[in-house]
Amino acid sequence: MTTDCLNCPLRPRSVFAPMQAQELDFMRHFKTGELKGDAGTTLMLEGANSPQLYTALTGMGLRYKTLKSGERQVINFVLPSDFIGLQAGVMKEMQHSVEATTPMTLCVFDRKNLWRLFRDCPERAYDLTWLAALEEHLLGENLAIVGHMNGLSRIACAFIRLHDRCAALGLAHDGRVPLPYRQQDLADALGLSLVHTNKTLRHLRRGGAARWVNGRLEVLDYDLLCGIAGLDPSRSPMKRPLI
Amino acid sequence: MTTDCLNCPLRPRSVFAPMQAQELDFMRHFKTGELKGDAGTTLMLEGANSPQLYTALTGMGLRYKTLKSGERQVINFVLPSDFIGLQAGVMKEMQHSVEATTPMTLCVFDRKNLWRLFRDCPERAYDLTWLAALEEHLLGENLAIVGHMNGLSRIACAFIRLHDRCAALGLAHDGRVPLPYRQQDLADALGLSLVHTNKTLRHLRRGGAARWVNGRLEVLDYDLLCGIAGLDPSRSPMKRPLI
DNA sequence: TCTGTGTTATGTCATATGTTAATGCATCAA
DNA sequence: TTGATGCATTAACATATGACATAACACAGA
Repeated sequence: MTTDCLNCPLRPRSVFAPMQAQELDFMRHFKTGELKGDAGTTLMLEGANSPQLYTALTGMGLRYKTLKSGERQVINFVLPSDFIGLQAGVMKEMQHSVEATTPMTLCVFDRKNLWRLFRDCPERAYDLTWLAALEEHLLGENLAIVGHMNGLSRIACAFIRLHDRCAALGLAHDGRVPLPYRQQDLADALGLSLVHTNKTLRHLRRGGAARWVNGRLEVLDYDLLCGIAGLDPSRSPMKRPLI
Repeated sequence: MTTDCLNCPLRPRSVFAPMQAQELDFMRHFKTGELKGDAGTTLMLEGANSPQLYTALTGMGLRYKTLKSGERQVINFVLPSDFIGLQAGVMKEMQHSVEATTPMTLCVFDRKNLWRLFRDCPERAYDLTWLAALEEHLLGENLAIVGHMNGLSRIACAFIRLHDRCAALGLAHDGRVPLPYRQQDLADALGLSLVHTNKTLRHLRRGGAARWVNGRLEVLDYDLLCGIAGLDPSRSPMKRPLI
């Protein structure tokens, strides 16, 4: 029923740093099970201290903070291979919530084994820190995007980055990738209003750069979109560990 | 000449998790020296792979990214106790630059000893991951601030958080803390134009909330400022490790 | 003393974006 | 069928913020 780490559908992909058979064996024991969550399920709650940590195996979700004003800041989109709950693992509690937007399958790890991992398997501890540093990097990019770009560029940027993440996972076909979110989610991620997001999406559509309908994003002109986003079309994704 | 970890001026402060004598001894060996940098020195360069990692001991600086457009996104302000160069440590290269804005003293660690730290001292490896998670948390907050608040609230928020960080380090006296940055730095951190930042500072000054002159911030009415910032005046700082 | 440079300060005007409201269009359940 | 709900779409209007221009001030160097 549950996926064996030896047959992990993600690990063979070239974005992930390879693992020795012996290391894989350790992961098999670290993984305590698998969890399936419906769309809409809250996987982690801000302020809570989840006893379990996850790696997304299939499906998509999003991380978000709820602000005093009741508004919502989407921190990032959660895709397969993303590690969920590191903050709950090392600090007392989560600083953001995580929610599934499609049905999701998650590899489950026990929080109480985390310390054992640091003690017995420094390679994996190193990988965890790597992932934390990677997350910090991505958030820094998000900050720069929200802080310094206009609405059009922000959306173009988000589209390119989501497309590339999906492509690295083998989810892209002819520039089409699944994007099962609402316009409100994108707006909350980029610090735009829903209405302005909608108008800007129309702009991108009419300009022939990208169209996003029915939960599916079509990148019609990658180079054009990169131009709008201020990104280099030829930059390559960074190899990273998979826990 | 160089500060012995046993006499670290920062560690006794209550924000930092205490360390056993034996652990301190390990830190003494991990620290390879001390570095003094003038104001304006670039400590880490985006894209570079620094052979050394630092912990800020005295002085202040800032982390920033340089964007394609030539603009600058200030990621965070660097204060004593901040760890510098984690990304260079675990990933190939830094994703942002770090610059001193005052003369700074830094504790120096060798990057090539980082792996030994993970292997021989899992407690410290754990702490490093903690710091990475903390940084991720702070960046998430920054993102929410820049994404969802107006100029006035952003600046109030930044002031409160800087004040509280300084207070935890014992640098605050009667609501006055050192803030040796330019208005342009704050503007670049909050995604505002220099002109608008300046006008908003005047607004805060005239409103009796805070004044920032000559590199010194005076919080005149903490509760008022918290109100503008949408922060709870009674929240307490999180205890954290010091590397 | 003068001149240049960097920073803070202020006013005027333009505009990107937010706010509010209304409509259409699916889907779902009674 | 009907009504309710959630989401995308569009228009009309309001405003926070940016862009530009200019001045004042401090400081360093010749």
